[in-house]
Amino acid sequence: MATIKDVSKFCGVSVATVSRVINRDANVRESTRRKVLEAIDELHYVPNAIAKNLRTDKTKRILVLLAGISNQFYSKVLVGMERRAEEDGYRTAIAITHNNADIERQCFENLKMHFYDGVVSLSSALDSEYLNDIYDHFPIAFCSEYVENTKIPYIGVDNEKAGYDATKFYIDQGFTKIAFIGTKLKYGSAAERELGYKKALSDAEIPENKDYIFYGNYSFDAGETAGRHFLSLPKMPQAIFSISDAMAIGAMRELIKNGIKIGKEVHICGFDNTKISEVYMPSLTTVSQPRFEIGYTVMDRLIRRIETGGKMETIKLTHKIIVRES
Amino acid sequence: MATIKDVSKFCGVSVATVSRVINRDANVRESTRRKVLEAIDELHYVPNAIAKNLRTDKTKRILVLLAGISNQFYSKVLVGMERRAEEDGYRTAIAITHNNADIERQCFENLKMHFYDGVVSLSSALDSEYLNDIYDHFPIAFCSEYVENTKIPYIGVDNEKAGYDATKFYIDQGFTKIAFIGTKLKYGSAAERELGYKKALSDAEIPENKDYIFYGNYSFDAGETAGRHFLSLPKMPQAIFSISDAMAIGAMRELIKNGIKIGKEVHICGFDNTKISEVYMPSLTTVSQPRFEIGYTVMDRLIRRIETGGKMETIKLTHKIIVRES
DNA sequence: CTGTTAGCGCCTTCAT
DNA sequence: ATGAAGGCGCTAACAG
Repeated sequence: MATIKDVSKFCGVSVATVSRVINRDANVRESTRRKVLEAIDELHYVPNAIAKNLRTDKTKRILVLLAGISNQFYSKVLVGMERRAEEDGYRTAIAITHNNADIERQCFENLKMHFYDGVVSLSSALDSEYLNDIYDHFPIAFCSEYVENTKIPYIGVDNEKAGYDATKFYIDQGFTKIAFIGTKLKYGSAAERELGYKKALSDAEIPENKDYIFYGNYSFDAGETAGRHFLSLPKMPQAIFSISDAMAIGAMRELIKNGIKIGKEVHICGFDNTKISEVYMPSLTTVSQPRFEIGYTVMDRLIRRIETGGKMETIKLTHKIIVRES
Repeated sequence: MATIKDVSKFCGVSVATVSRVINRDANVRESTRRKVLEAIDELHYVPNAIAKNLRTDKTKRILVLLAGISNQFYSKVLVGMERRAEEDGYRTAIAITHNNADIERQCFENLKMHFYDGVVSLSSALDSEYLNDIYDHFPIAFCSEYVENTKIPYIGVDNEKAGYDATKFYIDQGFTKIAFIGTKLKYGSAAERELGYKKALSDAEIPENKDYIFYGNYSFDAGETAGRHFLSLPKMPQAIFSISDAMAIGAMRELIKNGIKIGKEVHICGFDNTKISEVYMPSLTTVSQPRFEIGYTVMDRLIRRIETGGKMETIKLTHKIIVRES
């Protein structure tokens, strides 16, 4: 591997000069600049970024934490992040955490070790104490998921309001038997959506019915189980609000199998507006988040903090309900 | 930020000793080891990985290139890669290339700049000359997709055989009107699957029919267009083999909408065994690749090359057809 | 068992 | 416009 020294020797200038042409410093005579460029080409020289990072203590890299890659939802959020990152010459890398605390911690340790300039997390298996400590010293932000009791800013939708709106959507159609599919987590986006669901019911003076609440793990399979549960009830719900498209579709499939007419006998609303919600038959009504904007915004705030140390704050963007066949 | 020097001063030992305890060198007295550990804790010291990398010229990081995140197929391949990487203390990071040559090139430049020890690409927008040049000097491998005229090893299934088998599967059922949905690319996995399709037909002495071949871009929407195309034909195909589940499902949806009975009047086979192929109604027959094994194997070979400079070779793993309702 | 020292490759004053 | 030299934080001989 050729180094800056090799280049400098090759064309008889100092390493400082080579460094100048690499970094586009104006103070280089055109003729020597050309000479250096030729040498670089000749020797196939590529600057060693690690060395540069060490010297400048900057990597221009942001690590994005994703629980898993199979969640369709992330794709456009990422595009938003990349677009913003690019504007200031940053590059993003993604780490898959599988929602595993150890892996997440390793990623944050990578940040501490100066491997990245900042991290955006869409995954949250870590405790608030650990995270708060990091936040004091490093640029980090949460996106569309967050951890309770944390001062770390979060960019996403107002999940409680989204849950409220989805439920209200069915209440306004005159339904009173409205079911909910969520998770048993006590905090986070799922819990907030549940809060919204309950608030909408209570605002409409509809009593909560334990039988109409089912907890799963976001997956299609959990949705199927939910579907079976609702089928077993003496009175089926008229409408179901699920905090994920996958669970909504799982439930829907189970109901269809049992002869229930979706969109007539039972209405279903999912969450995230994933591709499958659009192409499934019947297509799924769902809550849509402004994915690109979420990604762009979180990256914008993060980069600002990196570059100018600016303060960050939680921002809640607006969702909307996409009404489809279900 | 505390450095190794701070720690060494703090507890009155040399930086070498601190380095030893960090790197678990046995030659440290237990008492001093403990003293150093305490100092590290006290000072919140985290070793600067960049400095270490510069010194050792190793990062223990592998970059994985993905065209996009929304392809369900990648998920398990990644798990396989991670499992193998972990065995030797490597970590993976993912870059989304959007099949954009510029972005891909940047990723390989990152490799040249010593940001990573190696790269595995599942995306292939670059020309063979550029790639061959890199391959001579750096550890890189292709996985489930590849570039023509390249000496870079590839780990995946035998796509031609897979195409052959899927087609033969329908021929064996007595069908002669078998359609194909592919891409217009002249090389790569899609082209090989097409080759297999054609070979199976010719082996069975079934003449090719241009009307039964449709080219799309892997997407659900392209599948819908394909479906419309087949519907417009005087004689509908009896079976359809698509090189992606998404296109298969798009076509299927269009046919169902027009009253065609899938699995009776028309049979459809996709590719990749994605989750949606399993949960769609009707469920989709598809070609399944050994995803975990593909990921594990490619990472295994890559790490071997990194660590011992061993030679790498193309490996073709075996697929299978998952028969479902369609 | 521990300390000293010489770089890894680069950028950045400070001279000239 | 260019060069010399110091140092970023760490590891790895080499001494002792």
